[in-house]
Order: sequence, then structure tokens, then C-alpha cells
Amino acid sequence: MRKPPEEAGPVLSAVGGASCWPPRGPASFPLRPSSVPASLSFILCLPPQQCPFPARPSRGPRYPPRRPCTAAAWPRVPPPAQAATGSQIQLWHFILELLQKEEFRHVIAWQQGEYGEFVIKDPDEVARLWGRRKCKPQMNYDKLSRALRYYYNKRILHKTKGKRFTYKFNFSRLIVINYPLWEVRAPPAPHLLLGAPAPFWPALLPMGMPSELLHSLLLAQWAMVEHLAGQQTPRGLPEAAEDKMGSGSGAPRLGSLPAPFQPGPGCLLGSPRDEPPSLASFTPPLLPSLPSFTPPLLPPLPASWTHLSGPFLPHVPPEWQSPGTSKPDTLLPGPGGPPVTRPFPGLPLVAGLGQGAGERLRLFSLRPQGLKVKACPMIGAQGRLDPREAFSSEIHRPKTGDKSPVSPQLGNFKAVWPLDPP
DNA sequence: CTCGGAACTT
DNA sequence: AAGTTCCGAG
Repeated sequence: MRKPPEEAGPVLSAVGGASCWPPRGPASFPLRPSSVPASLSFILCLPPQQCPFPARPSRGPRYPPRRPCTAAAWPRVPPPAQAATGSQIQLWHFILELLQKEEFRHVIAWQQGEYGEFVIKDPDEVARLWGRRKCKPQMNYDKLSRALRYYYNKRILHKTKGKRFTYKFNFSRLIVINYPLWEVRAPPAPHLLLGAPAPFWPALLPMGMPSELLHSLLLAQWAMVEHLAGQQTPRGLPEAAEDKMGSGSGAPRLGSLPAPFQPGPGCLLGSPRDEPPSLASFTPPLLPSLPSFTPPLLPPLPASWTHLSGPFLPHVPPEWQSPGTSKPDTLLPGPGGPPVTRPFPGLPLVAGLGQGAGERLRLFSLRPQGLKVKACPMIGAQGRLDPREAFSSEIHRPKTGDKSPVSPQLGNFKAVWPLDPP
């Protein structure tokens, strides 16, 4: 028997409190946190938030009455993950969000030297943040860690034994989970998928993928790649050794892939147990263009991410454009190899198609509804962003009033970036 | 601290 | 389904 829930005190009094999120308040909040590459936040649509809870919730009853964790509790425009009717953010996703932000580095951070491993430095604070996000003021590390332990069976996460508050992501599993119904029609030129190094593999996204899944997927991929990029060491991927020790349950992980590692769909999805993409049929590609998107600087990501304006195709350096002449081992050098200075040449979702392929991002699907790119709700009808919500952008379909199927025209998509001119 | 069962919520 | 809440065991 559970205790009957008691009435919890009002929690909305803290709405608008300046100490929540962003930490330094709107005035000093950067348009885009430095830890988030512009090219990623372009898609991620990661919002700043307002905290509907007191900074220090007191211990209370179980299952307190639902707080209106909706538009009322989230003044301005709630982010997608917290939208009143949308699916809710998942814990692993939230963890990744924290991990990618420098301002939380004192709370949770990647473990240096261990691929995918992170340490919760301040369990209480992480729990508090999680509780705030989920409108669960009574959240604590005990409960949060229980949720994390449920990830063990799902193989999203596992515990680093012997290290307190230390867990390890299984990125490949994470990404596979976000491709529940991966299906692709008509492969591009065979060499693009099979013979070419990962940087050439086209981005193949199931249409109809909910934007939050896309968000999650991108976040996971970005976290993975950034983490890898920051951990390129002569010994390669540390997780490879770990798998041999039997800590894994057979789930393929990136770290267990034979070196050299190449970030791309094949690496992420190509294992037999993780539902490799079907290449059965064909749907005409959609050709988004991003005329107004002019991404600023961004160090950690591949150079290709900086070339998203115009045709949605990252620039592929000449040395990567010929399948036969690629040098994959420069991605992650093997033992004794030279240090890597070049960033990863491409990410799966924006992997280049090769110049002959039309310089565009392809979004394939069997689903009939066409590309579904959910609008970021924080971009208001007036097309203006609240300064606090400036850290966001997403692909938008223009409202043409035309209900015809998505036309594969370059002008059908627009990336809205806060810095865009009106 | 860590684990996982069980009941419960959304 | 994905947690949340509680708790006994190691």
C-alpha cells in the first residue's frame, strides 16, 4: 500500500525565477551555448527553460497531484519535449543534454578517457534538475538511479563497477532505439552505401520520425561523435577491450566495432542484431534547402557541419570524395598512428552524398505522410524569438496553404535560426 | 552505494 | 512504455 497522496504546496510561485535555466538569466544567456555547435542546435531545438519549481523542494508525499506542467507551468513557449501533449523527455536524453552543456560540467561530465562513460559529480543536483524537468519535485538520486538501472536491461546504459556514480552509455543501442522502424527505399549508388567510407553515406531518415526522436537521435549521435572526437587516442576506442571482458550482453556497441571507426549509419545500424536498414524500395528524395541558415563557428563538429547553408549538403573534403582513396584510418589512428587533427569528416545524418548526388540531404521513408518536421513551438507565430528562447532553430515547412504532398523543391524548407535577419 | 522487485502513475 | 516511489538485500 502506498501512502495516499497529500496536497503539495504551490509550485508555480517560482515561475520566472532567475536561478533556474538558463543559469545566468536571459540577459547573459548566450544565443547558443558554446558547448552546442550551431550546426547541431539548428536541428536540436534545445530550449532554455523556466523552472516551475522551487529551487529546493522539500520532502513531500508520493505521487503528489499533477502539476500543470504545461504552458502554464512553462511560461512562454514550452519546448517540444515538454509540450503538453507531446511525448516526454527521456532520462537518457536529459542526461545527454546535461553532458553537452558546459554549465553543468560540475554536476555531470564525461569521464575522461572512457568512451561513453560519464560521472555524476553531484547526484543530488542532477536529480533536482531531472525532477524539475519532469515536474517531480520529490525526485532524488535514489529514484533517478532506479530509472537509470532500468536502462541496464535495455542496454542503453550500464554501470561502471567500482566507480561511484559512474555510468556508461551504449550509443549504438541508443541510436538503434531511435530508429524503431527503419526502412529505406532504393539505395543510392551502391558505392555510396557499401564501398564508400561512412562520410559518404547519405542521411537516411525515416519520415514521420517524431521530432523528439530526431532530436534524441541527433543528440545521441552528436554526443557520441563529440565524445569520440575528444577522445581520439592512439589506443583507439577503449570500449573494445571492455567488451571482451563480458560486461556487455551481446549488444553491439560502437566500441566493439573493428577499427578504424567510421561514424555513419553502417556503424550505428549495421550490426545483425540491430535491425540493419532495409534497402527494399524507393521514395523520391526530399530536397530541403536552407537558404536562411548561416551557421556561425563551431569547433567540435566536422567541418562539413559548417557548410549547411544553401544546399543541405556538408562539404566533403576532396580527400573524402573518392571511395577508393579514402583514408579511414586517419579518423581514429591505430596504435602508433599519427595524432589526428582533422575532425570527423561527417556525421551520419548529414553525411555527404557526394557531389554527383545532387548536394542535398535525403530523407527517405515508406510512410505516406511525407516529411514530418515538427515546428519548434518556441518560434512564435510572429516569427520572433524570445531572447531566452533564441537557442533554438529547426527545419520548418513553409505555410503555403497548399496541402499537396511535400514537393521536392529546394524552397520547401527553411531553417530558422535566431540570428536570421527578419 | 548499488541492485532489482513490486506497486503505482502518466 | 517509461518512469516514480519504496524498500530490502548485498
